[in-house]
Amino acid sequence: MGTVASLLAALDRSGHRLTGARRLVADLIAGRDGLFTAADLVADARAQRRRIGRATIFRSLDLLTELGVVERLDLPGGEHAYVPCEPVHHHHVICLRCGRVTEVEDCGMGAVAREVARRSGYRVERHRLELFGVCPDCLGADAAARDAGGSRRAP
Amino acid sequence: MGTVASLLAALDRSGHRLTGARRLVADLIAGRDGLFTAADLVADARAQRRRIGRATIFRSLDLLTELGVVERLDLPGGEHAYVPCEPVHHHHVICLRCGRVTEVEDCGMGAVAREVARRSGYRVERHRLELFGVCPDCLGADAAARDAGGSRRAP
DNA sequence: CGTTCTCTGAGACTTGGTATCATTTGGGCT
DNA sequence: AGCCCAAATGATACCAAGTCTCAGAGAACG
Repeated sequence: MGTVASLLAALDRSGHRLTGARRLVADLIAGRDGLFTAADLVADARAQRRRIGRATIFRSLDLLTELGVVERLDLPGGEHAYVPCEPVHHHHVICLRCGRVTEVEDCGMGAVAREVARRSGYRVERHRLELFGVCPDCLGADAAARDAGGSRRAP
Repeated sequence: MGTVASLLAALDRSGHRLTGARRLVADLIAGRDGLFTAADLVADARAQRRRIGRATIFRSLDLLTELGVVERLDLPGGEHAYVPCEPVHHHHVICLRCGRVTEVEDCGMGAVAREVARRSGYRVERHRLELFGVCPDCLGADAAARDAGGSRRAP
């Protein structure tokens, strides 16, 4: 799936203008793999000698977030990151080693939310679930390093 | 339960010094109800003519967070807030109207985390769940306003 | 091709938090 | 009671992320 295309399609569909700046942002996002920060995009643009205002990058990210094709998430350290994703309700598992992000669907969260509503008396309207751990690749690398008696990488 | 006492007890227990500044921070936190930001504490301290450095407030909050008696959470808008709480694993339901925060225990999240681990292949080490909605009081106020034919409040 | 209205870019500003470092102080020790 | 020193503080400077402003540019649409 061409991520650039899907990002631009979302913009088009929603009646927003397909401007040069937005194409560039979509391009930068597509050129990334997994998590990225707004600052990453700024740096990428600079590295590629493509001129774009910092404010515009933030604006575009806001917009894409609103459209649901990018999601903003809060890392445990308190930093913010963005990740491109499908515009349906889901959650993220984030690898604490390599920053890779995997989407997972509901997995029973609906039931949890209902249970919380029942116990607390709140009307629960939305929730945010983020899971952190170690992805299969990094787990594999760990195992390999252990087998080889190699030095362990800092997280 | 005296919140000041429990905050100070946590500090004492963990072998940290019971300094004037920390007592003050505990006091300010206890004087709040529910959510607060670091800036709130700074403002409160100023309002009470109690001198304390901004950096110290951040340091104290960090420390209390580490001890688990205060938790830092990310509001939907991206702002950070703190909330005093029990040092056991639990989650928060946050009222989008009045900012009230209620703690709820697990409610089946453990099972969800396991299911996510199974499906994704990640080793899930931690998770963050925040629920947002409307608390019973605000729901009641809504109902009352509706009965009286009052104007509806924006969400 | 011209009009219009959205969008952009540059830079100033705000907010939330951290780093530095000289000064103070809690509290264990005697 | 008083000494001592690591831990803690506060003032200030700094940094990063994000927002605001406003003049000018450029999509889209007729």
